[in-house]
Formats: sequence, structure tokens, C-alpha cells
Amino acid sequence: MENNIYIDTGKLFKVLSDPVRLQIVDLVSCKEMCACEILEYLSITQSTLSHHMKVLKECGLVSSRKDATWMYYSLNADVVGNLKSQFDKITSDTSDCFCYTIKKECKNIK
Amino acid sequence: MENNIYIDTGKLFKVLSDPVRLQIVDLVSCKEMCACEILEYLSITQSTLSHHMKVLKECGLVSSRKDATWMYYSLNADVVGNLKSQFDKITSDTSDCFCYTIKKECKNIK
DNA sequence: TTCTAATATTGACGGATGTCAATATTTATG
DNA sequence: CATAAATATTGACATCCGTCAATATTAGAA
Repeated sequence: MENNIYIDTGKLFKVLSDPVRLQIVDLVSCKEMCACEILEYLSITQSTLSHHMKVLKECGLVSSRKDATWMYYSLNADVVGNLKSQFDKITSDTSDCFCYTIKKECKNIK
Repeated sequence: MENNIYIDTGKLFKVLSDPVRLQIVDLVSCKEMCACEILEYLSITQSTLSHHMKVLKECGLVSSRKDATWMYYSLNADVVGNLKSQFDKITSDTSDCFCYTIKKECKNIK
């Protein structure tokens, strides 16, 4: 079953549903940033930031690079771009809309 | 404070983080659909669907129209479009990126 | 090696959320 | 009015998640 489209897209939206993580994405979208610099812009604990960065990394939205004791983070533009195009298809009202596939599959089952 | 950008966008992403709701959005993106028709494509209870439709309506992503005993749902393309443009700004690496505002505000505070 | 700064991990807590069964409400029909 | 179909609401349950304090790890500097 190709529900992966909704599951995969949903997972990324879940990650982006937290306002703090959205702000982090915003911060690292312009330039690479280390955790301690990101932390300056937020009102959270260091352990909480570390947790958010782990979540952002695990879903692929953010990459990390280690330099001495610093960990530098940057946004993965390709993953973001892919998410946008998936969402475009889901919300499309034309023939490239995913729903046509669902409806077809549903018809086959009945 | 203008964290509303992240809070508002986060709320919509939260709604879209559920795979079932993503599929519903997909279904109603092409044409208006009543709840009973939507239900045919899903593997959930009627009460669960009703709950999801309430969530989708409350955040503005979906509109409803009542006709006799049927409730017809459709996607609000403007809300979707606005969400996309907000996300574009958040993930932008150019000067229209929101993060510049945050950084400026942060500088002022220090 | 010892100290310090940066980051990660663990454990715990409270609140939010998706799901269902059961029931209520609405509206057309006989 | 009585019945049936479509939808909404309520209450309960289990799970997930963001947060913090405390601790551990890593790596350069003295």
C-alpha cells in the first residue's frame, strides 16, 4: 500500500509542528550554525535543544558537521524541496493529485 | 513578540502531521466531498473521521457546507497557499528569510 | 593529567492527541 | 409520528511528546 506518501510527509510535518523547531529551521536556513549559537536565540535548555537537533537530524531535515567541540548544523534544502513538492501534489486539484491513485486503489478493492 | 509566525505555522503543520488527515486533505483537494464518501477511503470509525474534520475545519484548512443530512467538505486553497509561502520564507536562505528579524530582535535585547 | 566548554544522554513529569464505543442530534422519508 | 441515514458529541484509554534537571561524554587548553 502506498500510504507511505502520507506517513512520510506526516512525519516531516510532525517534526515541523513544533514552533521551536521551526525557528531552528529558520535560523539554520541561511547559514551553518553551531548549537551554542542557536541556543542564544531560544528560551530553552541546552538539553532540550540537543533533543530538537536530534529530531531534526533523524528525519533528514538538518545535517551536522563536527569541528572540535562544536557541532555545526545546516538545513538540507533538498529534503525541504522534496517535502514541498509532495505537499504540492497532495493539495493539487489537477491530475497529478495523489488522490486519484487512492481512489483507483479503493475501486480495485471493492 | 513575533513568534506568531512559528506558532501559527506550527499549528497547521501539527494538523497536517497526521497521515489520515493528510489523506483527507488530498481527497477534498480535487472536489467537494461528503463525510460518508470520505469515510469509504479510510479505515477509521465515523466518530474518528468527524473528529478529524473538526480539527481540519478549526484551523481553516477545510470548509464545510451542509446539504440536508450531508456535510460537504472542501479544501481552502488560500489557507494552503498562505502556509506554503510562510514555509518558503522560513526555509529561505535569502534576505526575505524570517530569521533576520529574529536575529535583529535578539541583538536589541542583548 | 586536570580543568573547562560544548554537546549528548537519561529519567521523569505533565499535557496533548488519536482512537473507539456509545450516545445524541439532525433531517428526510414513509 | 416513527424510522433510518448522516453526522456530531461524549467519555475513556493508551500513547506520544516537549521540557527540565542531572549526569555523561568529548575535546581542546593549561
